[in-house]
Amino acid sequence: MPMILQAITPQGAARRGVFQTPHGDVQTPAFMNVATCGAIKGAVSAYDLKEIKCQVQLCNTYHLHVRPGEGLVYEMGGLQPFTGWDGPILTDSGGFQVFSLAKLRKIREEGVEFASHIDGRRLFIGPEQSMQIQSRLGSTIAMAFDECVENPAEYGYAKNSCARTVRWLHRCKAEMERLNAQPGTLNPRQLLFGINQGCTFDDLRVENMKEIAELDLDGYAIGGLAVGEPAEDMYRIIAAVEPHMPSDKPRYLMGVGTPCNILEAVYRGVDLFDCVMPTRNARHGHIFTWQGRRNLLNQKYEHDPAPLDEECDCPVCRRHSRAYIRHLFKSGEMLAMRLCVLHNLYFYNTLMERIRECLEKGAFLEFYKKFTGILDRRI
RNA sequence: GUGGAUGUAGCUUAGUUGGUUAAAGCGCCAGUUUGUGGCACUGGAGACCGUGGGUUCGAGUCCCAUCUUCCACC
Repeated sequence: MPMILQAITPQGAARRGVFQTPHGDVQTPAFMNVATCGAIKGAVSAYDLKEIKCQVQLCNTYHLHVRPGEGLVYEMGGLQPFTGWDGPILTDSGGFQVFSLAKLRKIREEGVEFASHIDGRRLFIGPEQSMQIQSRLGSTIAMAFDECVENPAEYGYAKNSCARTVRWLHRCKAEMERLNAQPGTLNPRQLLFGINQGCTFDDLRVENMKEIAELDLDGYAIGGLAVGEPAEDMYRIIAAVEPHMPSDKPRYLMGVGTPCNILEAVYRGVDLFDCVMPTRNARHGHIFTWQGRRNLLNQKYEHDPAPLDEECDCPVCRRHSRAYIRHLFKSGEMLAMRLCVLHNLYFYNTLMERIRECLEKGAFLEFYKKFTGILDRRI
């Protein structure tokens, strides 16, 4: 049983837990730091990760398959020796990339055919291929291969897609069991998470969740959210689905989100998150703080000697001023991105740490009420 | 000294045989970013077209003068 719940107090549906994996424990709720191609963008190295309180890295099956190929990663002993990070790694299945970056794509029962974003060559990924790639990458947690339906979607299409994703999930499970039992496998205890779909239709979501819960997977994700629908829809769906998610397994809300999105989702019982926002925004000079979000490139910071966030004790805030980092951006220095990425990830990981502390003390609701709304506002 | 070029937004330039509110890139200012195609995307401000005259219904565009910068020659 991967999940042990420690302290359950009536704080919404929020949970404080420990997610046990073959590569170490994850204290939940947790944020997974996105390292798509095996590295966090912004020149962040494996030796920076402890300092920014990273617990789990997320790498991407599709990207690593295209370059350098899972064969090379396998040859190097798997993602952990290859990247120099020995903690847990979750690999996304490639299903989302089909949705987000493949222009020419053909979805069939066997899988998806689409063009590579690097050289345009035809690629095919189905449930079995995705599991095989993830097995050879040697990640701690593999994600099921799913279809992420765009929003808004027709009810009929969503229903059919959902049913197909469930059929794919059965194939993923069977293939992962087969791969885990094979002699040369890097991680014989590789975990598999299923993904809930159903667009914004509550009945499809609930029906789908009940169905996949029976497969007794290692964890369950809610996918297909934060793709353009109003935040209220997202919160409503989480609340509708959550009662049907196994309470002893980790729950992962994929691709979410802003600090307030995370608070709302923790309140509704989610344990794991990942999002590109802290890193991508950092690369564009946009930083997260305990007072709200700042655009560091704004002229008002030109002469500002304060750290990025006065309430932050990350390595960047302990040493550098807004004026200096803004100058680095204006000069096109790559250090600008690195410093902002380090700060933003530290902020996200610290947010999760404070959430955990509050859950333990039974003070989560207070924390939630104090910060919800504040953290997302622009300052 | 003579001859020839040059002058348009902060910078680099485009502006057809003179014809509505002078265009672009960069820079500047602001906004966007949710299971990541790594310096992105969207929008905005900003020019009495070196200066002074003239021709014309009308001049960035033609004429004269003057100044700036550059080149060649004596």
